Amino acid sequence: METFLQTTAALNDETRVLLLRFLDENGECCVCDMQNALGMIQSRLSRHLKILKDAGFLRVERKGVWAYYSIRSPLDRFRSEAIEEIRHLEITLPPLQNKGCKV
Amino acid sequence: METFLQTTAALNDETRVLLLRFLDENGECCVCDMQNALGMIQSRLSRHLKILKDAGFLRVERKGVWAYYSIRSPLDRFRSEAIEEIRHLEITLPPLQNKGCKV
DNA sequence: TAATCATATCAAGATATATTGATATATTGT
DNA sequence: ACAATATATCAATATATCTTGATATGATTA
Repeated sequence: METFLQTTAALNDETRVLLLRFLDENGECCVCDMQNALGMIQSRLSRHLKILKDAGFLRVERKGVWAYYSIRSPLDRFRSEAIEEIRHLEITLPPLQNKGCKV
Repeated sequence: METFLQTTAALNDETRVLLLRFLDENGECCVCDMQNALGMIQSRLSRHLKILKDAGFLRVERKGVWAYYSIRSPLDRFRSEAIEEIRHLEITLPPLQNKGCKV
């Protein structure tokens, strides 16, 4: 039950749905890439990425200073169905600009 | 987006997960059946049933004074996947006792 | 080692959601 | 019409979640 609620809680936020859609579209991104593209302040992003990671949606790979987030693979059935559902939402994604930071 | 968030919000509550599981197991029930079986006060039940109905999970049929709730059918892919996921959670369901009320 | 940059975490305030008891509505039986 | 029953809604309080700005951590570079 706890795991299920953690999963649905993670999905139940517009910011996080946008993040999932963005990573689904663009693949692996570091936090500052998303800061640039989505115009979010860093603490907010960091918080939501952690929630998505803890809920089993994302994996993180640290390379030096950078934290690269991507959608975990494979995902179990319910989570991948959620991603699929999000893929069909009408969301206008800002373009991923400069891979490489200096926010 | 709104619809998706309404769906995930509906799923993101232990009481409502229990209600979905209960209706999945027992089929159509009236509110007082659930009051009896689940030991919940009426206003609480009514509130959560409304949320589940508005989120597209339940249908209601009124017969006289009674409101019979059941899981909507057919459900779209994401919602039925959610029901399926809930079906596999370890939830101990109290037995449905007397069909017919007088709480 | 000091400065800088990327990321994470914390604290405070704002907003949303859940619970309960009280009240409202609507149907049935007398 | 009245009383009783089933359900829905409201108001108040409690709890959780989100946002922001500030601070902490930890890696890289000068």
